[in-house]
Amino acid sequence: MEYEKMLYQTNASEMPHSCSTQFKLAAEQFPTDSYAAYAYADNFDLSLLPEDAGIPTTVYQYNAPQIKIESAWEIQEQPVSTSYAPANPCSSVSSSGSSGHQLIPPPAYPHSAYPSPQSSPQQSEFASFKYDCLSSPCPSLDASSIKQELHILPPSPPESNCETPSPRSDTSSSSSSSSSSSSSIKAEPLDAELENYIDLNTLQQQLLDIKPNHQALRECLEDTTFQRKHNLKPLALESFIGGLAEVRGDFEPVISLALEHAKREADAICAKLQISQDPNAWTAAQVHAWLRSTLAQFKLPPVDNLELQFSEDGAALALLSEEEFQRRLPESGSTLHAQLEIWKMAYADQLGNEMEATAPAGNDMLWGYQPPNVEQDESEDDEDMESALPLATATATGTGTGTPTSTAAKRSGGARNGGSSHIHLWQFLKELLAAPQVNGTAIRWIDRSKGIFKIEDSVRVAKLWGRRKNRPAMNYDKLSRSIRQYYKKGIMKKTERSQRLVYQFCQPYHQ
DNA sequence: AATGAGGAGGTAC
DNA sequence: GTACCTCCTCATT
Repeated sequence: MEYEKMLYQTNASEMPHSCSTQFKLAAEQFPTDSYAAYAYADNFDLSLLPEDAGIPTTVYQYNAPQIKIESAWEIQEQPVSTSYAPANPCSSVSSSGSSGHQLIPPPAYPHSAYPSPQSSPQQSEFASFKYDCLSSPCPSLDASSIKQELHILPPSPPESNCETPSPRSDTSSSSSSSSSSSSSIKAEPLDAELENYIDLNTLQQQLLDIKPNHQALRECLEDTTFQRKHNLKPLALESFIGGLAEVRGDFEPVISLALEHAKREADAICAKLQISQDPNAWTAAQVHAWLRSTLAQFKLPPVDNLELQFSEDGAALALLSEEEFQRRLPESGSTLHAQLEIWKMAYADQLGNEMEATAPAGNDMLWGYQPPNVEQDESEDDEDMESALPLATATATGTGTGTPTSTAAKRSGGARNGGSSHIHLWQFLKELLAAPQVNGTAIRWIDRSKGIFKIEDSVRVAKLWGRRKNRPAMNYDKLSRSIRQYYKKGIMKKTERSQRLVYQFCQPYHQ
């Protein structure tokens, strides 16, 4: 659905909070140039755009009317997704009071995610076409093409919300919303009326006379009138989740840079406060020192009775939910929680890197990451890792052939010769849930206040659990069996309305 | 086919 | 004894 590119969401609470902070951190590296900050977060480096039609111009060919529709619409859409980007792309999160909407910075543009790998060649072509028109004097861009381009702009767009069929829809079966525009394309020649009020020469000159700092593009992208004009509605987050997983890879550079920034910042604060980089290691007094430091850092109002509000040590603090932070400190709780998440991630990342340096197996960035068993170290590929292990082989081939005793003997002589973690499964799942930026594609909260979560990628979660426990043959079947054992123990329960891969912590376990 | 549910026997601590 | 792990069968989606 083309409109999924309109990267808005309505439910700000679903957006991993610390993710927003990460983008804030990323954007801070360009404090003087709002557009550059956004472009950076977007992984969209304007400086890389060629001045002289370096982008292959052959990608744009004016062939079919429906293609022109697409081009026209995409030109309109582009300012939509960026026009809402404030100087700090994350500030829209905190300033949700304006409309309750927030912007998810679009992924790397355009090739890896825009268009998606499933995109048609035409889609890719027209992503490039936009560059051609806006950033370089494209040979194919002449006055007539601009006239045609302007001409086919729909007089009024379809109702602009995420449910609206894409303008890319086949015109032969187009919905009522697009039929009018397609018919106008087919039927109407260039009409003089349009030319009367559009000075094409001026427009062409404006497009061609691109300043080195891409002034025209900036102005175009900073134009916020489009959203108001067409009453654009945001995209519901639920419909975006799938796409988020697809584009996740494009956020990685941003996340990595933000993590780097956070780590440097944390280093300095740790030195200053004489505290560990690991929040779990903090004493209650160190928690208070960190809270005060963070309040000051973000210019938040000081809290007089901080010691009374937060009696937890670092490990307990790390388990507090954002809601609990907000309940205790309505003004600053959310920021403090987000910042703590950043610190946890930064520490986990550092820990993971250290582990990787000594035992390079896998790259799962995970809080509490444990070095894999020696038997796993030889392979970087999960599938190879499993198939190479005696236990996995026995498990895969031994169905119905071995007695429990014999299989147990194989097991005891197989993979489990190292010290496995003592962590409980429910604790592990909470750890994954606590780092949505890292594991959000594998497991996420559905309703954090109720302790309801969903395993989005059962295979991945099972693999992570298997690694953590040094059980390379772990799979979701076994993991879910363990989860079901929690039903009897009162640690987890089924949700009221049973859903696949959705579980719920019982009350004492999700707070 | 994937997942859910639960019984049963096993190991590690 | 606890906390899984593993294998299994059957039901459901």
